[in-house]
Amino acid sequence: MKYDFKSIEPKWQQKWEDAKVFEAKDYSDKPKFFGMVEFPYPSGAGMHVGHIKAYSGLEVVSRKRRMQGYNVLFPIGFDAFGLPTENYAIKTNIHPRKVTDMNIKKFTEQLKRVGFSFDWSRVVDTTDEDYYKWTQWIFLKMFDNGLVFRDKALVNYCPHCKVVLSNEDSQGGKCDICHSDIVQKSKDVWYLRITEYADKLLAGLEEVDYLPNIKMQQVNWIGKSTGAFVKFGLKNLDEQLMIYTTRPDTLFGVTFMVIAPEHPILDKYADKIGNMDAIEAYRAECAKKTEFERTQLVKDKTGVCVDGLVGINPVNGKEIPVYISDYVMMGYGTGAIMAVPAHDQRDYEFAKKFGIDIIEVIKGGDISVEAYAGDGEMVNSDFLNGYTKKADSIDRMIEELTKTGAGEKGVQFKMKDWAFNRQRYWGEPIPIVHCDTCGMVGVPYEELPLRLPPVENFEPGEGGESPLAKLEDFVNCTCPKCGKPARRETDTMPQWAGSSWYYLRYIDPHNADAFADKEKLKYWLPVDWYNGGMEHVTRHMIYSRFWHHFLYDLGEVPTAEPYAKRTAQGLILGPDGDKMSKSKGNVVDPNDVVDEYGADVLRVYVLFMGDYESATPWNDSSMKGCKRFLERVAGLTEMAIGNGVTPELEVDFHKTIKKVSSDIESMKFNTGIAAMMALINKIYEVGHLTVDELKIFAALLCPYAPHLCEEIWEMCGETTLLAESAWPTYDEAKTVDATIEIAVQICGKLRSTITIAKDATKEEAIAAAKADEKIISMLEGKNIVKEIYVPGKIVNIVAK
RNA sequence: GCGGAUGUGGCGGAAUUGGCAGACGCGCUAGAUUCAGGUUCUAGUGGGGGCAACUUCGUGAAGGUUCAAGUCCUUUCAUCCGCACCA
Repeated sequence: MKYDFKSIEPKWQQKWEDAKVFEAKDYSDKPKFFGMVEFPYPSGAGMHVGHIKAYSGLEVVSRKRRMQGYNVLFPIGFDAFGLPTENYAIKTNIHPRKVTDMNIKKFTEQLKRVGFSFDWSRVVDTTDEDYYKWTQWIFLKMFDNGLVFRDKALVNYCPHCKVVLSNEDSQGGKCDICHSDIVQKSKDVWYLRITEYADKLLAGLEEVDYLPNIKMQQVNWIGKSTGAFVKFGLKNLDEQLMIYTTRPDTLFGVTFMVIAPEHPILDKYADKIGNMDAIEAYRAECAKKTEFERTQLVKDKTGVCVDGLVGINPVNGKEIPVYISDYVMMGYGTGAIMAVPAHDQRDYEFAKKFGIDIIEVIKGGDISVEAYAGDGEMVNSDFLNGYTKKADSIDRMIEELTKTGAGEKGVQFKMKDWAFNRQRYWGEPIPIVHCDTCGMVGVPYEELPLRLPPVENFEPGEGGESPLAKLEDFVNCTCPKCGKPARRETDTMPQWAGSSWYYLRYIDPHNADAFADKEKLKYWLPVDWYNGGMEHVTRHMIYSRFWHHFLYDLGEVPTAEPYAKRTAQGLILGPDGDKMSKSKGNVVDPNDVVDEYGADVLRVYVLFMGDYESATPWNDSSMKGCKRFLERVAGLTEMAIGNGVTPELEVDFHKTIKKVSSDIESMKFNTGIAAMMALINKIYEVGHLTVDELKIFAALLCPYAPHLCEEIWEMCGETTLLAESAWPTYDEAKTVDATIEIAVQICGKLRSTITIAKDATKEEAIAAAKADEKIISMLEGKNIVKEIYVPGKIVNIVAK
């Protein structure tokens, strides 16, 4: 058979669609498998080969699962709210709704051309009002449960996008969307109290199967630290300054304190502070710096001593100076620290610069050179003297602090509450009404969805105001509680909102009464296997786990964790080895590849090109090898005669079935394909195979190259769809040849190979080795010291 | 700075977890087919030495453990990715 993908591919795509083979059934006697890939943002640029690789992994797994008799839910949808669409709409004056619909259409066509086995009857679109109704519903539930609050805050503001960004979206002082510099701005910000779930999010990681580096990144992101809160008295003031420390046992080494420039105590006692001018000047200087600059000046410590605030060390009553410095952040701990220069490098540098005493309390380092953060015997520390174990000295100190009431054990997280609003049009409206009498009031549930009003101009206001704020009809409303005139919130939700729960909607996408039916949730949850990019394992996954834990606490979902297993694919780099980007002009369009080589070649290539989890450069000529492979597969149809087993191929088939099956489970797609290539080389060498064997080959390759394999299946006389047929099985006993070739070493060096029975005993193997001519001559005149036989692998004779 | 990972032919990458390094693919070389380009087929392809059977070196570098090391240990270099003054 000639490999004519242009006619084969549309033909089978149509047949699958007609037969609805990929539509998941709610409830079934079969075991369920819920496989999920990260749904795409439908950008105007269309799909990228990176999408194809990201989806092909679980595509293969899902197709294999169906053939193994699972009831498979393998859905797809679109995460369609967001800035690029809105910016495009502003530029072209086409409504974002239209832009989104166009882009979704384009993506859908592209995805269908590749032959992915998605259940197209369950597509979700986060911008659909029947979808975002439930995004708003969950938000309101959080609001009702005290997880939403509003605060004036210095926020990361992108002057280019005119939008407030979360810390997560402004890493390194750059806007995550347009990469311009972030500035600090005071704004009203909506927050979700994700920190309340920090412990649950951490504990939940114990029970899920995520790749170790994914777990680690999440642990790191949550950033739990244990230590103590300690209260320092302030001289001549009826006030205490609370600090957080992970090393309360170094309390005797404290020689100064540092508070963040924004610390409220400065304003509270402004009249008692002698050098308020200098402090204000320093504060102004800090405010000018962006978060990024602040963290860049790692070594150069600056600060001002607060004249009028003197701390009192609770363990020895010593008076200690208080400084302000921007190396202490208001956003972590209490915004104040006790400084132990002998054992903290930052404090050490500060003390050196300002000429402050350095008192050693842990032996082991040389504090004349640098701070010592290691373990050692406690000294100069009263009741702690002589302790050598960190854990013991910390426990002893906490015990003491608790007794005297000066402090207590405490926990801190790096994770901050989630800034949850954007001043943009193309997002879910936040369903809150501001009433002068009642304050913030949630929109009644029965009024959801709160629809995005149609507007002409999507441009944000100059002060970074939402475009919705310009709409009188939208803004002016009545308070749902008291009925008086009120104003609607005009900010919208961040893009992360819609993606935080989309897997739930796949379970019951058309439900008008609930985000999903409880029984269906019980049947399908959790997602058995979730694959996506490494770049989403912290933000998106932590947000979405947070929402899920919340819904679980509410009794709305039956599991605590949404995703049982999570893996991540590596990037596809441009042919030049750089990350693909439009500006570099090294982007490969999957449409071009499908046109020229066909979908099956594309699918095989993205999985064969390298280790699935690593980044690999695109290589056109390497793809030709995959094309050649599929042409050779098509050629098998002319070599297949009769039925049953070809003796020369029997072991190879069993071996290959085993290898391909297990490699799919461990996402080693490249070696699975390599095994099939090796098998086809062997078949061509033998020159023929049976129709039964051809059918096995087609079934094995089907998850990768389904169109071609269906065609072969049909040519073999089958009238059913291969996609619904059984996955091949193998017999372990037949995966090894009766005789095997093993290596013979002398003193660890390869000297010969021999052929022995696969179940040969040690004695037989060694006897065979010693009978080998080369070995005989090599051993002549030597004493054999040791003989080693590793069954099926090697004989090693140690001789002197 | 901290944490994690990676380092193997000209290239992408294999190596059943301590057992014949380089599977499979690309590329390259020679030959066949073809008017020619492309395709396809056959043989070869880690470096050095030899006509050859063979031999020797070889997994970023240097040591070590072992009958045996890409794999384990110690030191070191390089690259990539997270986090980053987190108290």
